Amino acid sequence: MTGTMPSRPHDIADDLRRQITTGRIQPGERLPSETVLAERYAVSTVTLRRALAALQGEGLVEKIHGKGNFVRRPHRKIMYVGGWGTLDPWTAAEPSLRVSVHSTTVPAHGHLTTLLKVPVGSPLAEFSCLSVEEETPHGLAHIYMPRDLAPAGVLDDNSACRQAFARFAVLGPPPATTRETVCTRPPTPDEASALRIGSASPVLSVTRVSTDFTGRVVEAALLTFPGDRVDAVFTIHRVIDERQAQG
Amino acid sequence: MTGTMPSRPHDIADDLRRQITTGRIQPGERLPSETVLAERYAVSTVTLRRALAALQGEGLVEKIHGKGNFVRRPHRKIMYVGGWGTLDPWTAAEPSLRVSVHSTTVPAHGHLTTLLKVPVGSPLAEFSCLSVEEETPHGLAHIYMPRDLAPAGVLDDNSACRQAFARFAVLGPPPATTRETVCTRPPTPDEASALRIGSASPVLSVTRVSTDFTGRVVEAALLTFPGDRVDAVFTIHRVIDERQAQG
DNA sequence: CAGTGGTCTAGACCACGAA
DNA sequence: TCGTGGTCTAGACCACTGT
Repeated sequence: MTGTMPSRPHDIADDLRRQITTGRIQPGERLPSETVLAERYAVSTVTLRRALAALQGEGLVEKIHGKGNFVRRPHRKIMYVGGWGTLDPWTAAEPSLRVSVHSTTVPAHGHLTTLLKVPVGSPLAEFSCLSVEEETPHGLAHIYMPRDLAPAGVLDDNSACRQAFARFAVLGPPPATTRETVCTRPPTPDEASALRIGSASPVLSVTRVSTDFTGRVVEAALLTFPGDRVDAVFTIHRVIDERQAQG
Repeated sequence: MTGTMPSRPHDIADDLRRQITTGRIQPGERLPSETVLAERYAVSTVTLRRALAALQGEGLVEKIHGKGNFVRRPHRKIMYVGGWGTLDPWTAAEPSLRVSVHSTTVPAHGHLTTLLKVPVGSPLAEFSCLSVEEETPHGLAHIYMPRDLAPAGVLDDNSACRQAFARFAVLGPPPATTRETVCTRPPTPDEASALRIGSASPVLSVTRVSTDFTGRVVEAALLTFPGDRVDAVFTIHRVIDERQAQG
């Protein structure tokens, strides 16, 4: 033991953080196993795991069950653009992202009946999307719409069609109103593992509900992003005309 | 042991959460010590502490070292409504909130010059607002506008005038575009102390920039909310007219 | 199957708060 | 001083991944 010998999680995290930020350990590289690291730092696995959890919270480390801990590529922030009316506007604006889509039909239940204003059990088309940028997950989407509004072909297993759909599709006639509610909260366990973030790292959650001119809800989208990877931007343009000038 | 016997942290948290939300344990009340609870649930203290940490993350439990774990008073979420064009739309919608405003003049520097598109050192009117709901801080705002656009009287020490301004003022002519950027991040030390939250609880940060029809930035607002206390909602209404129907 | 991370236990010790 | 929460250890066992 020639160098320093940190003992608490904070010190261990500091040591590993330095090795990562100085390039001593390269992005994408796998860290030694937790057992080995615990021995090296002369701590228990629990203590070492606390250090790794801290680094994961900072977005420096990505944990993959059964494979190892990996140094994450530093990422720039990506914009979620509100009001686009596409399934996942963030993807349309970022061609480097890849999206995998899985579609099924589910009966409406619980919160969904409220969001879509449909009775319990009515059939909904569900699209589960995971967008990935250079191997690291970037966004998670669960999109629901009344089954009869889902475009034909999208529900088939034509992946190319679904890809195009997920990126650019506008849902029939443009929605009359789009309401987007943004909050921050801890991820669910499923979200944490899908996005490979810690359960303490907050996510940015966007609930988007689109309504047509008759007041019918045509789409509800539940979008989840790692808080440190996306900003959401909403723009309102006021039109110049007589009515507004007088009102 | 007549009832259920949860074993994992999640189940224990569920059980305690139920007891809290049903009023079985009252707000302000102290929970049994961690040792006692660990025995009661037949788990180790580490496991029990994970359950309590989860409840703390939900804002249901407050831990005080050396004293115990206490049930916290839950607070409802308040909406931030995007695109209103007032100084603090969340307040306009919530009459129970009180706002304190402090106004000064500062020279533009750093990030502000970029946001407002003004040269370094040009005079800006700054409004620092803290909104409070029933003794607990609810939102923090730093609002900047070019000095010559600030309404007369607002910069004086007329607090009633500032109150009205902060709640309802529309800044001269309505802005042509309002762009709001939302992100989540840990609070700065100042924010954490002003909002009385932990440095680990993320905040919802809204940066609102309003531009008039000439392209001049008329206002930049930096808004900060405790993540567990506010949602932000943005609505877009599409106008029916020939141009949109054809496009 | 072997190797990895994920979870849990029992017990030790330290740090804080109130009597 | 005592009871509380805060941290850590050593070891066991489970769950996931790739061979």
